[in-house]
Amino acid sequence: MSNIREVARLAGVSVATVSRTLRSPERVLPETRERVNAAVEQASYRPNLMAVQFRSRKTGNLVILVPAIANTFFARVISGAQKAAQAAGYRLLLCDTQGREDIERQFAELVYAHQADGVIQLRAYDPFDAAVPDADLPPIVNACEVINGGRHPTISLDNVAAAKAMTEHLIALGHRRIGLIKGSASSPLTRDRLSGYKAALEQAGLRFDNDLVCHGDFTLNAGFIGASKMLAMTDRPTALFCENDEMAIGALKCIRERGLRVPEDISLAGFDDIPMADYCDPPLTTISQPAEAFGEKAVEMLIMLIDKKPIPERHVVLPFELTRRKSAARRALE
Amino acid sequence: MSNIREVARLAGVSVATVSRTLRSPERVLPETRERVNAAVEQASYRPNLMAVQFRSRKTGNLVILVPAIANTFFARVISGAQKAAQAAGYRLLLCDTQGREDIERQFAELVYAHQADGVIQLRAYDPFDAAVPDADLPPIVNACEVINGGRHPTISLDNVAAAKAMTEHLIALGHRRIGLIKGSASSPLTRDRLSGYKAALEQAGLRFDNDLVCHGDFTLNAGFIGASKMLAMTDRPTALFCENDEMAIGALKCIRERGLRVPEDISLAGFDDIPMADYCDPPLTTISQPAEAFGEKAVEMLIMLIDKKPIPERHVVLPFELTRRKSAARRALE
DNA sequence: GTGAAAGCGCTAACAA
DNA sequence: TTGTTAGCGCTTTCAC
Repeated sequence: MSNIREVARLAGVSVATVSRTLRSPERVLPETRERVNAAVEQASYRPNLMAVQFRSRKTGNLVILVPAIANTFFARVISGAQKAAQAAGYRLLLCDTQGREDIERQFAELVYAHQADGVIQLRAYDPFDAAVPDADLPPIVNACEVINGGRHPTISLDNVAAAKAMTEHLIALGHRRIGLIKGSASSPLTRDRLSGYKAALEQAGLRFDNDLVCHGDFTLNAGFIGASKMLAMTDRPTALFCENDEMAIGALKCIRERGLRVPEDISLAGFDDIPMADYCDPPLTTISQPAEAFGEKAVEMLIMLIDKKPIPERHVVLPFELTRRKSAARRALE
Repeated sequence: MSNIREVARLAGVSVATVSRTLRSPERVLPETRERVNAAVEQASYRPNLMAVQFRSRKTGNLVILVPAIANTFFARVISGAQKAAQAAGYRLLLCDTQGREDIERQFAELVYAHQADGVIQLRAYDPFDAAVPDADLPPIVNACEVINGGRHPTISLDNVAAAKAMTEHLIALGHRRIGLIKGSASSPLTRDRLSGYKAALEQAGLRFDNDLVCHGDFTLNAGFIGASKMLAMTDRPTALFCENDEMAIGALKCIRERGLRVPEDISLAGFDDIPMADYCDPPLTTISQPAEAFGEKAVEMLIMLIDKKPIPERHVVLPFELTRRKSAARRALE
C-alpha cells in the first residue's frame, strides 16, 4: 500500500502539495493538481484514514447506543440515522446495549478515546458522568426515549399528548373501562403515556382504576401476559391500549386464544405503527411515529454540535398521528 | 485531555514504560506499575485510540454490510455479531446498504483506508475488485446470503435442503399444488430454495408447474401481491410456500381478505422463524434459522482471518429446523 | 503556489 | 526491567 510520499515522488512535488491537492484542491495550480491526481491513480493511492483522523483530530464516527436492535422501531431509527450519517460523510458505530448502563457508558467513552466524534443515545440514561461540567461535555444527542429535564439536546415525541389522543379516541368509541399495558418500568416513556391516559380519563369524567394498568416490557410476550391478566378480571376492560405494537400483537394472540374477537368483544390499540401493524388481523389502530426522522434529526443535530454550530432548538418534538384501523371499534351495547 | 507524556512525567518514568504498563503490564515491575496507574488516575488519562490504532496498524473496527436493517432477521444477525465483536474487543461499523453495490463497495473500502480491519458481507456480492489476487484480499467473511462458488469464507444455511424439507412436509400433508412465492431475483438464496422445492416435487413424482412460482422481494407487500396472483388462478394451489416469514404474513392478509381460511382452505408456510411468526393467526409453519449464530460465527471467523490464524473450515453450514405450527395442515378432501 | 520541516500521541526496536 | 529514540502517514505552519 502506497503512501503520500510515494505519490509526491511520482508527481515530482512535495508531500504538502499532495495533501493540499486532496484536501483543498483550489489552493493548487490546475496543472500541478493534474499531475498529482495522475500519480494518485498510478500508485493506486488511498489516504490512510487512521493517519488523517489522528492528525486532524476528527474521526468521522458517530456512536449510536440502541437498547434493542431487534426491535423494528429502533431498526427504522437506525436506518434513518445511517442514511443521514452517510450523506454527511460520517459512519455509524453501532452498539446494542440491551439497556445496560455499563455497556452504554463503555461505548460512550469511545468519544474520550478519540474513536468517535459524538454519541446518540436512544434511551433515557446519561452515559456521561454527572460530574462533568456541561461546558466540556462531549457532543451527545438524546433521542426517542428522552431523559426528562436532562442536560442534552433531545428529539422526542409528545408521549403525553399521543397517549391522551389514543385514550380519547377509545373513549369516543364508547369505552369506559380501558386497560393499559405499560412498557418497561424504567422508561420515562411509560410515565408520560400513563399521564396522557389519565388526563384523557379525567377529562371525560372517568375514574382512574389502578387495576386496569399492568406492567410489561415492550415484548410480544409481555403483551400476551398482560392481556391474559386483563381478561381474567371479573369486570374486564372493553378496550386495551398497549404501549407498543409488539405488545398489542402479543395481546391479540392471547385474546384470540381465549375465544374472543377483536374488535367485537374487545378493542385493541398499539403504539409505534410498525409495518406489521397493518398486516395483523385485524389491522392495528395505533400511534404512528416518524421513526426514520428520529434517526435523521439526531444525526443532524449531533453534527451541528460537533461543528460547534448553534442549534436552532435544543428540544425538538416530532409529530405523531393517530392511525385508525380496524382493531378499535365502537363498544358493543350489553 | 492529558497524554502519555504527562502521565510519564507524573509517574517519573519514560513514556515507553507507561505504554508497556498499559499494553503488557506483566513486563513491568509491580511497583512501577502501581506508580503509573496512580499517575493515569491522577491525570484522568485515556489513551488516544486514534494514535494507538494509527501506530499499531489495527483499528478494532469491523464493517458489517447489511442489505436491510429493518428486516427482523438481519436485526437478529447484527445483534449476534455485535455481542461477539464486543466480547473480542472489536466494534461494529454498521452499514445499511439497501443492497446497492456502490454503497457496499464504498464501505468495504474502509478496509483499504485503514478504518476497519475486516468486512462482513451479508449479501451475495463481492465488494472487492475481482482483479485483486486472493492472496492480498482483505479479511472478509460472507454470511447468510452467500455467493455460490465465491472465494471468501462463508457461513450459510443449506437452503436447498431446507426448502426441500418444507416442500416435502407440505406434500406429506396431501398437497399436490404448492405455490412458491420467491424472494428477490438477484439473490442466490431463492435459486437454492427453488431447487429444493423442485427436488421435493420430483421425488414425489409431481410435475413442476412454472405458473405456481411467483417473484417477490421479501417484503410484506410482496407476499400480499404474490398471494393475490395465486388466488386468482382457476386451479389455485392448496398450499403456499413463501421464502420468508414477512411475505407469508403478507400473503396471510391477502388470503383472509379474500374470505379464505388458513389452513382449512389453504396451507401457508414461511422461512426464517421471526418472532412474529409465532404470534400471527394461525402461527406460521416455517424454517427456523439460527440468526444470531450467523452473526457470531461471522465475527469469529473474521477475527481469525484478521489474526491470520488458520480457519478450521472455510464454509460453515448452520443447521435449520422445520417448525410446525398451525398454518399448514392436511389438505381438505374435495 | 509550493516546499521544508515540525510534530500529532503513540509503539517498538534497541540500548543500557 | 527500563529508557532512548526513531518513526507511523499525515497536516499544517512558515518560509520562499
